[in-house]
Amino acid sequence: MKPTTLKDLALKLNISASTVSKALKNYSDVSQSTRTAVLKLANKMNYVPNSTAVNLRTRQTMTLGVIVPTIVHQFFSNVIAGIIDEAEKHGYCVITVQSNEKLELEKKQLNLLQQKRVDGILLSLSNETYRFNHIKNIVKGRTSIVMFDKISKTVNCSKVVIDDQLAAYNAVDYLIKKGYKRIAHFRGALIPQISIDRFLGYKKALSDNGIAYDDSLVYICDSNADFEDGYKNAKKLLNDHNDVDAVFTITDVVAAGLIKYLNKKNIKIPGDIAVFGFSDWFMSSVITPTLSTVEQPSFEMGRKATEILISEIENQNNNTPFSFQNIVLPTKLIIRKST
Amino acid sequence: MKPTTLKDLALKLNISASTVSKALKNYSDVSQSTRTAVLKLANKMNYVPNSTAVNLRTRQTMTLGVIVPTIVHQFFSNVIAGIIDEAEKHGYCVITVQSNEKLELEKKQLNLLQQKRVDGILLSLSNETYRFNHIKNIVKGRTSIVMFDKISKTVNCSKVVIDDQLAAYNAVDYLIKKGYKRIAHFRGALIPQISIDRFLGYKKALSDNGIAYDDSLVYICDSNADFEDGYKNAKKLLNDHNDVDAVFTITDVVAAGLIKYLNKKNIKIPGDIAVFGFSDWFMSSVITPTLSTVEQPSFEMGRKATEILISEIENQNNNTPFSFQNIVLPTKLIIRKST
DNA sequence: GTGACAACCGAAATCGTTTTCGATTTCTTT
DNA sequence: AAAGAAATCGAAAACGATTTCGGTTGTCAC
Repeated sequence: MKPTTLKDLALKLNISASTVSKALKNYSDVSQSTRTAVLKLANKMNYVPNSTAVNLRTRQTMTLGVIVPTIVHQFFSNVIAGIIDEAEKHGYCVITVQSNEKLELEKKQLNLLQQKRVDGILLSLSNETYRFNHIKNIVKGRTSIVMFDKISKTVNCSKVVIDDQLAAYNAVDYLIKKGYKRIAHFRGALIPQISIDRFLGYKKALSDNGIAYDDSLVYICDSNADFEDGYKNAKKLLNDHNDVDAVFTITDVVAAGLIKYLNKKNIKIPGDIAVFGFSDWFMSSVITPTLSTVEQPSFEMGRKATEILISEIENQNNNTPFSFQNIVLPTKLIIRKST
Repeated sequence: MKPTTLKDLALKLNISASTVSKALKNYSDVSQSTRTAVLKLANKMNYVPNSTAVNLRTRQTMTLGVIVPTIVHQFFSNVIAGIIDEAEKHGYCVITVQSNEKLELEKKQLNLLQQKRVDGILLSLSNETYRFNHIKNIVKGRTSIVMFDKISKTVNCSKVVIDDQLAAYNAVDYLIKKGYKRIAHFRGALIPQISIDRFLGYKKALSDNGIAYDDSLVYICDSNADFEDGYKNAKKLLNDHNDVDAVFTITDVVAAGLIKYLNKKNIKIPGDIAVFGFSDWFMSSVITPTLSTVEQPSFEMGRKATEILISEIENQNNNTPFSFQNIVLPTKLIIRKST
């Protein structure tokens, strides 16, 4: 039992498929009587237009593709929610794929979305991505791309980000002003811009406050900046140094691992060591001690990126000229018990 | 600059589009020389097959649709990750939409997925869904559906769930065996089966242990079972009763709200009141006190549901008969400091 | 009765593939 | 050399919609 087609309706009504189509789409050149007849039968036979045919004919799919490093992640799942929310408002669907932080998979997924003829792509880079030809090729084609969070400055497209360097600077500056002097940093992987920027913000805050930078205080989260990274680096840190009085981490879940270890070792937070996170994950408000962190507008980031993407798609359809946007969303410090 | 098509390749090579197609798909009736020529040119001209055309022709989209009540939710985002993971292994894409716990939106989304001609649908019901014709209609059509977590027993399709009643029973039974006697329940909304089942498990555990059921101890989380629900019901609970020594909540985030309030009021957990959650959200292992809860295999639930869905799709394509499956995934209690 | 005009409808091309089926050429074999 | 087999190819019909463009009515004015 196959789905009803235009032709099925046309046959039953003894009219042509063209007329049925026009009746359904409110064309002016079909009489009221046949229009109602069509509508009635379409409803009765549960007619659902076949998007694959429409897509082929109209060269539009009304769907957007999203590539994120990983979906099981508070930040990205919030971004995705923002994306889907905004997309639906404009009648677009969303296909979500993940790169698992792998460059090769990112390429493959990009190619897949191209095959699917999505009308636009939202992209946050993998940790491994340090060359961008696969992305530039998409831009050269007809497909709009908007990058968010983990972006590359060298790709010519719209971007939505926060000022990672500034946010990190503010966090570390706050720690210093609070009197902490020996501040470690659990940083992210080496390639991603956000991870570099947060590191640079850390470094600049030190230098602006006359504190010497000591690279033995910087630990890399070489997995995916997860709980284990925080836990393991905490162990190393305590092994290497006994004078550290604060740690600034690349993201909250790393801070959680750190806190877990400190609590286990009965090290007082913030008495012995203060902790400052990043991103304001939900758990940060319920962990003990509650975690000071940087509020990062994840949902809004997804929403805004989608808004821009859709406007670019529609401008392109209308041959309206437009220029790429570079949006920097505001962040703010959330001070809790851990500092 | 439009994307390259088969015809473009054919024209340049002075052969027919059919042959190009066959060359690319390793048909046996094309010579080695033309095959390599085609491959080379396709690569050079960056040929990417147009899925919309392929979909129309083959009557398959190689994409699955997912409907969940909400994406920003630890449980569902994990399920979705499991779905995407398994789907990709079989070459399927995933379109995710949300119902926002609304019946009308659920219907609309189902219709949309039908338009998109997804090959199959994974569905978890909204809180409002108490009639199922919109789903039964899909089943009547050609589209396979697998339901998970929030299911309806009356729809004839495969399902993947946990035994909510048993899991709740075990949790409450554990509390009672630990010596708690006056146990409250923060339950979910009235309609969803999982919420009913967890409530019934709670009730049965009481009765099996000779404890009278008192419906003034049951509080409903009438928003979406979130942090606020837990916080507000905690306030009510302490107002209404002064002899409650334990609370079993529908889900961890509700427990978190409860714990927040109890901590604020300096009520000892578990000394004065013990708390038992459900689902093992990440924060439950870092909240103070750490939260006892029920481990629920979210990722695996998504993975398994997808595995079944895809096998049904493929069986249907081959006209292989198959029967609906009813999978019940195991759960287990995780005992932490809150009990 | 003729011309103009509106109102309504359908034929046909098109979107880019897939796949069947026949046609042509080349190769074996006796 | 003739016949049969094998190797290669292309024409054409789908898939289900959209949209242009022309055709057929019918009405009205003169």
